[in-house]
Amino acid sequence: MDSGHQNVHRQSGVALWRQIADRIRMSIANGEYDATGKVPPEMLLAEQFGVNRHTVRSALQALAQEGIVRAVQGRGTLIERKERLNFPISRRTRFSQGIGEQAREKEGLLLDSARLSASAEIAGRLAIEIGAPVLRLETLRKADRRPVSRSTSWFPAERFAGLIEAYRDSGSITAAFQALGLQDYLRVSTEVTAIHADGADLADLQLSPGAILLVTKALNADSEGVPVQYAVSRFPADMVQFTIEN
Amino acid sequence: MDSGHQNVHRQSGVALWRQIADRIRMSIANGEYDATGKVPPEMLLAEQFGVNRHTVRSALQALAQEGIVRAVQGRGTLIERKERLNFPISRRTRFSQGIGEQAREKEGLLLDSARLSASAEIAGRLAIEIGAPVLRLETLRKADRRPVSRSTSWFPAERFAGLIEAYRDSGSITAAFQALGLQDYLRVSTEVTAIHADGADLADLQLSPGAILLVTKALNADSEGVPVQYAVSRFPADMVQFTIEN
DNA sequence: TATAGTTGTCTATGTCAATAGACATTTGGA
DNA sequence: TCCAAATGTCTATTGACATAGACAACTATA
Repeated sequence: MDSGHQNVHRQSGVALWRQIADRIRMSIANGEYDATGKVPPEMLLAEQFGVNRHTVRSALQALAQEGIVRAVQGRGTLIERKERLNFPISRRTRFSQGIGEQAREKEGLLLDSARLSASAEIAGRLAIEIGAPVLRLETLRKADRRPVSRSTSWFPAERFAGLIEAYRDSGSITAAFQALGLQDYLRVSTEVTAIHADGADLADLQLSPGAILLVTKALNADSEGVPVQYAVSRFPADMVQFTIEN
Repeated sequence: MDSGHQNVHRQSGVALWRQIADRIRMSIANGEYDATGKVPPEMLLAEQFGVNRHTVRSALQALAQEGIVRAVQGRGTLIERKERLNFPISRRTRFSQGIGEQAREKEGLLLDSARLSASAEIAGRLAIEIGAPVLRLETLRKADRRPVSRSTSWFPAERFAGLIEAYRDSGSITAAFQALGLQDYLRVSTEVTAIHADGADLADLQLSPGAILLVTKALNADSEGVPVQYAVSRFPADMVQFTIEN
């Protein structure tokens, strides 16, 4: 650490204002500015990061765009929103339950659905024949009106014929399963990786491009161990964390 | 998807060459080019991503810098390295065991160590008094000579007095614990998040700036449930994935 | 041994990112 | 009411990013 500067990297292909925006967003999520409810003054941040004030302003404007801060002339830059949802991952992982008390309003939107033939990968995950019919659901989950995950799920089509309608009605996989007679299911495995957000996810999750997504690939099975759902979910990395309790 | 273009984002604060480098790196890791052992020609990539050939070249040069590809005039751009290590996270999670057969050589380096007083956070995690003495170890783990994680660990200092030497000798936390009489320990909880790499991590993990890190915060305890280690580890997101088996 | 296919190099141009400085405007408190 | 502190706006300059086109150099193979 030379002269107290925090680390930002030039010529890395990631603009300084974006690096700084990410750092400030993280600091807000970690509660570092809770004492004042404000981000430090632009001049101070510029000094801390070793950049020009205008560069800090670009970063703050990006955060304002996301609705995380609001700049008020004369007063400072106020923190509007500060949340990091925690998702426990366990044998009984369920999305809505996972959010629990962390949000008042929970919502599940069906963006798209299709009935198609299982690719080699999906067939392998669901332990069915390649080409067997599967249902694919594209869903968006929200907590307190803010999008927190974008999922693509596959289900064996024969077993869960009315699933699309059941999900649309309830906004919950668990409820949809129950409506189709599957009372209980268990998480078999969860893979976690991270990527840069792109494409439709950016728009759906209301992120600024370049944001980081946590990606989970999850397999759920019924109590006999027969796979019932394979899901790839993307979460904004600055809004969530996963907890694995053993 | 308009005209088959893959999604890259302009004016996002993340340079196009970096977005493309990340995508190609991921495609290599996913084995998409295994048939040829080569990345597609620059012209084709440029077309796919909807950018100029020079932009693709910048991306490939970054990957060459990382040792992932090697361009050969007249032949193409050959894939040099292609790996994604899988780390199972369970009650018995251990780093060296986790790598298992995925690498021949495993190595644990002690970068730095210190004896200091527990901050509020560390004291809370280890369930000790604030200000109580703790040992902090900065370690770097390698598999087949390539760095795969950078960890900062805290231990109760009184219980594990000779730990620093024991770790330096063995390069393994498990072995160091055993040398100090702790035969067994269990993973209590693991939190997973993701950030942009910065600072010392960049250098230690030999990444190009802007790369994504998966971050785990793990708590280990002895068989009585008394915390023995709290560790914050950073893994290059394009080289690893975590698997939670239930 | 041509030739198609591929990477390497060069020049040129426009846009975005970052710095620099000056000054206006608003707020809250002395 | 005045002043310090903070954000808002403007102009100007430099370097990195991205595009465009042309051509050189190398490789494999028909």
